[in-house]
Amino acid sequence: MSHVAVENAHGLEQQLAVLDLSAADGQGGGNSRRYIPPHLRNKDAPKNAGNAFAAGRQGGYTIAPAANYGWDGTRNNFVNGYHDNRMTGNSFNRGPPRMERGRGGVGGGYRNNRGGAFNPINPAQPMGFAGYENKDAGGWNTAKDAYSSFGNNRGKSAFFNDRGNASRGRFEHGGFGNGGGGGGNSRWVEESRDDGDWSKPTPRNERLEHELFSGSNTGINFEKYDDIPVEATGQNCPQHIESFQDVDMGEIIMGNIALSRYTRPTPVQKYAIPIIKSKRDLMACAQTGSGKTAAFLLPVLSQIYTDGPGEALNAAKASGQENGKYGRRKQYPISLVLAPTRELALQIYDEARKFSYRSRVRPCVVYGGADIGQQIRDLERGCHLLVATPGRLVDMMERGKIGLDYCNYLVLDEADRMLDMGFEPQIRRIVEQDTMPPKGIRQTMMFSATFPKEIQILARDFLEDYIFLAVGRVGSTSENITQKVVWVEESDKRSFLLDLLSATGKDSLTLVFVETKKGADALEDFLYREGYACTSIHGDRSQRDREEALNQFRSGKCPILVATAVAARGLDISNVKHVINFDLPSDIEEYVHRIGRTGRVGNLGLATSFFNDKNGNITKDLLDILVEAKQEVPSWLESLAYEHQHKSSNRGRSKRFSGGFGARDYRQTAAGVNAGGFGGRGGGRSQAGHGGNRAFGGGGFSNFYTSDGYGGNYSHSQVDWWGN
DNA sequence: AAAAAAT
Repeated sequence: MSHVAVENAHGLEQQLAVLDLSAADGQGGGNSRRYIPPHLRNKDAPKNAGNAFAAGRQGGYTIAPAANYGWDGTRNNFVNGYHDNRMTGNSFNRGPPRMERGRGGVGGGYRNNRGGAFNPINPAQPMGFAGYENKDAGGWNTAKDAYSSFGNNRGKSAFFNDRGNASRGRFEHGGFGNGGGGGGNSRWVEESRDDGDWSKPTPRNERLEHELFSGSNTGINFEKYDDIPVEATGQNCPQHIESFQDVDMGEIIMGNIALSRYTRPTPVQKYAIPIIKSKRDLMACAQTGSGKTAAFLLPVLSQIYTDGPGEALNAAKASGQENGKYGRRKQYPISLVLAPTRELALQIYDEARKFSYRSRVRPCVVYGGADIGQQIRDLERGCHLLVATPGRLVDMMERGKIGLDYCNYLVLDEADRMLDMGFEPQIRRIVEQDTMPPKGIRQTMMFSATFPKEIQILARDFLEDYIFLAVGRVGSTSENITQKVVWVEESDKRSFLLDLLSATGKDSLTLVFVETKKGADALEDFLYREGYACTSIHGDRSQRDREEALNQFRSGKCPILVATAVAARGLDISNVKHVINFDLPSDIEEYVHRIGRTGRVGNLGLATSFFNDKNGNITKDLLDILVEAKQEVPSWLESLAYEHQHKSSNRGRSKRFSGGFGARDYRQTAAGVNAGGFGGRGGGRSQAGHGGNRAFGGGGFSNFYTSDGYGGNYSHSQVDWWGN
């Protein structure tokens, strides 16, 4: 045991050397290392990747000074599609979220700050505001005309200027997390907003503009991005773009792209935008953090701006006639985005608000755990783009609040996750058993990190003549995350954690994963008593508290977040410097998702995992991951994996070696699906004839979308965290 | 036996 402790101390030094704790800007990145996709690593890894990454790990990360991140416009280093991490106003009217959990007042000001006053100007943002002084230079040149001609003619400027006002945020939007800052639109402009030219920008609103776009962006290594392989297959696949200017998305979108300071499309955007713009269905294998959200929001919104509300407007008018004004009853969104978790839905909604700024499109979000009455009232103010979790949407449909009759754009985000969570019946209910236009009429886009058989079937059922897009991983197990595994006994975990935390800079965000909800509460309490500004997120906390916790974490007010699996996937929190697996998961997929919370979009990150006897089940898979990502492998882990493999029977061996193929094995391709008799387009016209099988059939991507989609052949261990 | 999600 004492021997182990010494090793740990040494490991800690290494970790701290790796993590540049003195970085004051809180932004990772700044390196120029090339991302080498797994299938290329063996070939030129020594030359391009191995040395560079090894050197990086030993020598510590180089974090560029803030000036290099382009706030001054000198560098084009901004992430496209990256989530806006502003501190939203959600905390308003919520009260101190955790006081009821019986905590003492120890630990100083952090607790008192929780649930603090709403501030529409986002004071928590570390960045300056300089970029906005000159914002009309950023693509809105023509919009000025629109402002004077449209806004003033209608005499609505007072109302527009009122959008995003703090009191409105409170009374109309508080409570279900739409950012609290006005939701972009107010009921007073509702009757006019649907009329007129949807392709022309509505007047500016500086307050709202500030609220939407002042969130900190994050540095990105475009060199790394450029190496991310993308492969598009399908009939008549549109040419990909290299710049946002290559495709005409209209002045509203271009203006918002400029305000978001997106300079170059990410790989998934380069391909998805022209595909969606040319009205094709899409099945994209890509992970969050790849700029996926913007990849579908930009073209979909652009299309809505071009086409206008169409039938949906008349339907909304008709449905509201009894009230003497339209838009009051049933809403007919033009676009629907389904997401698996509430937080993810919110995140997408926040992006949608940005890209619908100065447009007539009103985005809404509905999800469980929040007051449905408030959500209904928000819907009634108009809803053209709806982001939803499936359960709550079905509820809304059954209450007659939402009609999908005119939903021309359907997006399923994180489709694999939604199926994992058992949402398939609700999804089919929404898509197939209601009034949504059939495939071929509507445009459907599916996104999924993996492409198992269930997703293939869903794609067959929901998509028409689709393009298949395979996007290589951005982060996950790749070399931009330094993975450390340290042996820590259960009884030593807390003190070891304190050691790690005490050496971590106050500005660095640290995400600590535990396996149980109880464990999350206990650990948060412990850290709190130790004086750390921390919060927690798990499924037993109220939705309000979950969002609050996430905001506290994002904003840096509570730079330590203790989380269960709820936070493992999809959540896009920039600047997470360190992910700590206080408890390792039993499932390697879960591990990959967790560590993927750091090292986002080309940034560098650190993941530390506490390993002990209880984690035998994950030994082999973990070892494989470390090796694949060219990480340092502790010798004890190696021998443990060896022992484990030679233990009795199947213990610790993955299903794939024990006959567990079946549903999870999807080396079967999009082409294979069609060729295998699922062909949505009839008979032999499979995508295989167009190279569809290249994505999987032994080509460069075979490694990306195997049974788990994380670039390896690992799969579930049979023994879980509880030793069953 | 965990977690997530409509109530």
